Amino acid sequence: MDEGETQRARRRRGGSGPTVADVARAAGVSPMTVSRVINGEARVGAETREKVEAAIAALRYVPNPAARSLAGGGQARLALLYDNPSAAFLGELLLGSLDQARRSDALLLVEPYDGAEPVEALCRRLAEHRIDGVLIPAPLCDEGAVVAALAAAGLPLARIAATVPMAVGHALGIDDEAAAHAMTRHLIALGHRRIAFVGGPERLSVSALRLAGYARALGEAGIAVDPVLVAHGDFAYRSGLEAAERLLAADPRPTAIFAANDDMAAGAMAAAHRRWLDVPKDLSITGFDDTATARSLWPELTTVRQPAAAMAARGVEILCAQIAARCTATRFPPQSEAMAFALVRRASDAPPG
Amino acid sequence: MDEGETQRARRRRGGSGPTVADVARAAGVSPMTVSRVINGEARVGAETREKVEAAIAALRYVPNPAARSLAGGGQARLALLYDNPSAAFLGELLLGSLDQARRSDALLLVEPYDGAEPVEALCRRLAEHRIDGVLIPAPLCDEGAVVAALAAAGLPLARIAATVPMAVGHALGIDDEAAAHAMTRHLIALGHRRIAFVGGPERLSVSALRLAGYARALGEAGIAVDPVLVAHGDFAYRSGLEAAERLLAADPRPTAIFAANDDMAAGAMAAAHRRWLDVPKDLSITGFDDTATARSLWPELTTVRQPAAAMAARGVEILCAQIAARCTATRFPPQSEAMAFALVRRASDAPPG
DNA sequence: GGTGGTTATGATAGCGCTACCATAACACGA
DNA sequence: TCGTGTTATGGTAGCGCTATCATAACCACC
Repeated sequence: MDEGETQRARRRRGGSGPTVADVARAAGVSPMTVSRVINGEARVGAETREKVEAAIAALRYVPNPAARSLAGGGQARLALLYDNPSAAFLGELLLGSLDQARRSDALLLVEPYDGAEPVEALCRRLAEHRIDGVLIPAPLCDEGAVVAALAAAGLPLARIAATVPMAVGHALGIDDEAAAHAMTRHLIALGHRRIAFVGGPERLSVSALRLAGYARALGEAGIAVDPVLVAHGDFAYRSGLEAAERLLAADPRPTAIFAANDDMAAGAMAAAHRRWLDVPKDLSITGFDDTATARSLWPELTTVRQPAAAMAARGVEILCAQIAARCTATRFPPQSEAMAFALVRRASDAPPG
Repeated sequence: MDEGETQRARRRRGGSGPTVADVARAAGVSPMTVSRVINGEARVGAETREKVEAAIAALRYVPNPAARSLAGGGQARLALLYDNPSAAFLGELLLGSLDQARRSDALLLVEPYDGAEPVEALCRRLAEHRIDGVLIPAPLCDEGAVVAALAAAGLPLARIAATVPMAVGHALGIDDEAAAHAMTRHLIALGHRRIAFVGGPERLSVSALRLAGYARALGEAGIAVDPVLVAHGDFAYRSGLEAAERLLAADPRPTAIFAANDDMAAGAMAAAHRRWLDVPKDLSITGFDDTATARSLWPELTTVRQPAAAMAARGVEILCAQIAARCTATRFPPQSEAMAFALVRRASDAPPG
């Protein structure tokens, strides 16, 4: 009877597999108990839990996320805002956040936001989609006006790859100063003493941080920062090329160039090639960010990698927690979390010739 | 009474907004009618439809996708398989498929698949996730064994950016021959006659297609294909550099180099810079693919762009249609769809000398 | 032994939506 | 007048899961 009804119902809408009820029947318990096991709740006897788990495995049961979120009070709806970061960065972000969103049973909407649009319009759009949390990756996350407006709309925020501290939103990022320090130390460990640095625009805080890390490592090794060996670009290939031209004209020539991003490192590489310098034998070049450029260069670029996927995943996790907690009226203070960066060693660095 | 109950229910689980019932009450119709309006079904009187639409707008009602798919028989579950295409390509794919998945009310799971794993394990994984359709982007989609195994498992397939024809799965891609033809024609229109070509590995069908397009355009313009001006690389930066070194040694020198991908074009650019050739004044260089490299070069690279997002979106659309149709036992024949490519003109091309 | 507390499980009632059938209203030809 | 369609709407019953409360079983201690 029971069986018959289930069968009929299933046929009606092409149900896709076993349900809690099926598992419950197989394990000889109630659906509720199955639900508890699935959700890892404590209040289940060890023996019962085993039976249920066996039944789940035997039936290859997979919970239906739609039903789960319907019954469980609805999944969180998160928006991933994007301006126009590199597609690669966005891709990693997407990968990480998608994965965690599935785990946290959240819905991820991807919202383009071109800075030209007034922030109010964006807020309205988000409200219409019933967004209840926002992931803001760099560079958008460092724009005070946008962040402030979103926060004012009462949305929990996760700032991904943020570099400037703010009063609202959870900031996830690497410690740029430490990363630059690590890379410089690496070069020093290789035996370099004359290490040039190509920084970003001076007004940006990232630039300042990366420069500071460079300077600190030098200082720790008892090497004075030589102003002749510090140049500033604008993060574009061409500026890196031009800066490197100047740097390589110095006498004595630097034995290594550390550029504050990969594009400028690529420019530096071109400058080196122009002078028929062998990289890395005559000159080591390292970058920052590990963009696609890094691997498409020759020799492949040693650089610093941001864990974009991990940052996005953590952002989703935090937002979900915050959204869940909001129901119980708990407040989260804005917080900053430094994630582990990685020094990706490839083929563009070596001991000085 | 009715109101009271609704209120209580809503409080229980923190419901997130108006429901069909609310809209129905506001419009003075039944929930069923509201549902019909939402889904654009024909059988609704014009007047009724207007009332309902007004109510929807007034209440800012947004349907709950979870409930919708629960009631509607479950959303399609699609997997986006990825090997290790560039993160940028993956990002675009993700953007396009995510967007369409939302529209089609499908669930998108992103599944890594490193070729080392036996295909059977992959199939098992997909089965466990209840996947009922698969998006396979390049380069995986050209691997016969993988595609065949998936098809044998009864899964509808969309091959994204496919270049080799196959007996199963829907193939979405650009016409590589036509794209190479268009780029070559563009160079010819600029006034170039001595146009060199850096192709990919000869055994790949993409390489052959792109070379064919190049040759055809030349032929149409009454220019003979000079074997001295055709080189083959392996799609890596270094191979482009080396090929260009050889090409630029030719006498008379080519006035343009068309590389079959952006990385090789970047290599060619480096070779040109080594010889202090001004790009594009002394030498035009164009690429193919529009990867991140293209914009990080200097001068920025003129190249051909695949509409990755659009291909992915179309793939999702097709898969959903196919999955829906399968219920009614209709069969789809494998089909091939050529999407529009775009010639992205940037700064690396100009009329000759 | 009764009272109170804790713990493991079950029964019930929805979450918001749509499939399915029932109904009502009106048209048509016989 | 009756069937027999046709069209617009409503009622009912779930989709698969979980919140909530109820229950039963157990422990302890006076």
